Amino acid sequence: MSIEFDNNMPIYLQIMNYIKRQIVTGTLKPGDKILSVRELAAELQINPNTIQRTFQELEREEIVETRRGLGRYVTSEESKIMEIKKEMAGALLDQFINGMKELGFANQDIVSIVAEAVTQSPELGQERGVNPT
Amino acid sequence: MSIEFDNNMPIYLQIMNYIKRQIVTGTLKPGDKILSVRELAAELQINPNTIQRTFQELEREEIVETRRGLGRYVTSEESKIMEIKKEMAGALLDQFINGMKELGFANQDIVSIVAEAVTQSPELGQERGVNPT
DNA sequence: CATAGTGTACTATTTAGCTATGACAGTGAC
DNA sequence: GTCACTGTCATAGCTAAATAGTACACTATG
Repeated sequence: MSIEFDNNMPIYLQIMNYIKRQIVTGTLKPGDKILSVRELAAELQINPNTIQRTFQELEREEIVETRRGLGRYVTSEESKIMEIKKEMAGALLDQFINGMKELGFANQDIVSIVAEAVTQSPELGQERGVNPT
Repeated sequence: MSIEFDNNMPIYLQIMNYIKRQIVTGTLKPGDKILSVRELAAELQINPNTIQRTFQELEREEIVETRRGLGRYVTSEESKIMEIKKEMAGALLDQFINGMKELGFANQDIVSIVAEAVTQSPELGQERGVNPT
């Protein structure tokens, strides 16, 4: 329902990722109506202008569609959604791998660390059937 | 010699990580003298005030020590350096694992993806003998 | 038609980050 | 002492991000 904001990154970008995550995981489905600018602003306690900027960026990336006077909707193109998911996962992966290498970790170290971290953490909000590639 | 700056994150934080990485990987060794405010400002094409802020933060984290009139030096406490390394690696790991789970990936997926990514990438600037835990 | 909800636009203000510039103080070498 | 380096401080200005508030245009409903 709310977001923990990181002060070192623009809010509108963090909300963008928040929405993208909802779309990618199926919380928001293709064609679904999105909360209005004013609704989301109220829910997240953020100024409507900031939400408006968030949505403009999402529309520029063709993730949402705007119907003036009606509202905004998640794109119906599932291929676009999969593309976004791959982008986001790829960005996370690159950041992690490159970061670990910059810290001096060897390839095998990295795999081991991930494997260990994963065995110690429970399968959280696993939604069977929504898991993609 | 230079940094690719991310516009969505304060420069002084990025330079902090840049210095920390050099210390953690041994490029800068315990007790080493660090580039002066003006030197680093010139090298990175950044205003000296911004570098000054970077160093103040690093000193606050007890990673560097200042001797007025002389310059700044990497802390001699190797335990502190190891601590920083663990912090940075842990932050990277958390961000990655949590991010992937938020995207809907299962634990085993995450491990597989990392394993595959790592096999496809060469062992870059591996510095044998500097690899810690 | 009027209404309520939608997206959109505009101006003004505040704040953090960064820059530009100058000045002062401590240290070691000459 | 002088010089050249160091860290430090202070002032001013610019920009992007975010806020606050108002207003306008479009759409469906009744």
